[in-house]
Amino acid sequence: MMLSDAMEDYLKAIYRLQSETGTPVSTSAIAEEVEKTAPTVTSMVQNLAERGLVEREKYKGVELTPEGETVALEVVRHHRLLEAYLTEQLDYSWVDVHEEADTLEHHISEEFEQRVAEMLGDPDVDPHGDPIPGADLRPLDGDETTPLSDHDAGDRVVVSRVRDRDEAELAYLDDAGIRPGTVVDVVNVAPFGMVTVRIDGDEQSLPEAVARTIRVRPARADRTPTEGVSDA
Amino acid sequence: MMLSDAMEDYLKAIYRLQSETGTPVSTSAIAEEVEKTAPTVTSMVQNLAERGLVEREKYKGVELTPEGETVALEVVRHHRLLEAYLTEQLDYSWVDVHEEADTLEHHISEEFEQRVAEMLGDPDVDPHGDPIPGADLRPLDGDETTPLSDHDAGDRVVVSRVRDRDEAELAYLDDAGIRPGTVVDVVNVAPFGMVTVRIDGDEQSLPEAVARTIRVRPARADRTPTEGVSDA
DNA sequence: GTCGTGGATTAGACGTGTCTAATGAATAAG
DNA sequence: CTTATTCATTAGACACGTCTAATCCACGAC
Repeated sequence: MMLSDAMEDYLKAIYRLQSETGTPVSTSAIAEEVEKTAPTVTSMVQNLAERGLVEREKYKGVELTPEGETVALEVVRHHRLLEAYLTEQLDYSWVDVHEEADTLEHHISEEFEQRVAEMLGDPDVDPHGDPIPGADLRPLDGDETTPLSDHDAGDRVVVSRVRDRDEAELAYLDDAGIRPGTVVDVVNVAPFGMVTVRIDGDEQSLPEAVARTIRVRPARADRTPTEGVSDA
Repeated sequence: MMLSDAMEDYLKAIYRLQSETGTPVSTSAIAEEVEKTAPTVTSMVQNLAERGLVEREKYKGVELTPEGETVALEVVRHHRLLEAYLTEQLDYSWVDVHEEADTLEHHISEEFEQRVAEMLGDPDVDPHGDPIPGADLRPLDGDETTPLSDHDAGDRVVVSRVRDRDEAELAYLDDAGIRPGTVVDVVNVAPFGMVTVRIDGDEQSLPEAVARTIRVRPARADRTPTEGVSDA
């Protein structure tokens, strides 16, 4: 199937939103993600539905079909492989690979994808810690990580992934020494929206908004973090 | 100036045709080069003229302005750097880099271009022997090479460049051991459209149509090839 | 010089992706 | 249960790049 760049972008957006929330995705959420107006999204979504890439219930929301998910996974694979490649082979900083990958992801051939993957030894994660879908495009496993902001004082965690889309935020984290693999001790979760942590013996405070975008896993297997949503 | 991929393709096409012939370029020539219909070309050319990228005389032909040439040179630089990069760093064969480069040339950033150029040590030519415009995008020097088919029996020449656009032809040349740098002795130019050459002691015959796409320079400075067009 | 032919342009249409303005549905508040 | 608000959709327009069909210009043959 021949898809436009725009369509791939919408599918990627829906994929991301759907992964985050686990529920059908609203028109306005997509609109925000792709930076287009709501009517534009409606008409694109209709188009995607006609092609069998999404399932849509009017006035409710939209979900990817398996075919749609496969396309999204392909785009995500391209994106993350490119981020890894640009960082490792072309000396890009992890702070600014995102933009370049966002364009190129739509324009590389199957062959390019394969060669890059091979060159990198089929990596599992990109420089921000995000998992790279395999060449088979099987859906990714559920996310085991939790937001740093959901943890309590005393927890020791390992940074698993950080959000790749905001350059300023990435630059901030880079400066703070926070990247995938960094061990973080939660010192204090203050009520005023700051989280104090110790990294490498060094204490520092992060805005809660930032802490929320840092996904972590327990540093020791016997410690489980508090879940943000107490579930049903 | 924000140009579409399509516009860049037209400018590149005009650049190539203009370099080959040295004269204004016809609508039909462009149409063939970009594989679009003549009316499509007319309307695109009007558009380019409005933007000051080409000079146009209705019913006559079109030429690049200096600005248009600069854009074309940028695209060509991207294309040829990419061909060099894909060949050297990603193990592509020179036979099939062209297609990948043709797409990517429109989508790499200035930063990408710089890093690739640096990684390769600012190469002067791509894998097919075509000159790579410098970062300053100064017009390329005039072409000193001559078609192999313009030479006579007894001439010893060095292959300078081969046409990069026809994969079948490239595969053929690759198989024949003909690439930039190959030393070729012209054995015989038969009237029936075949050119016999000796390469590495090995004699073989090439169709004249192919020999015409192989650009060569004299192997010794004191020997000048016969010019195809006896000029005015 | 006239005319015919071939190439170029204009006319008019279409698909895609986008927008703003107007309308319609779902839902939360009372 | 009604209504107000919010969010989604429909209506209609536009830019862009493309096409086919119709018309127009230039130039070589006579």
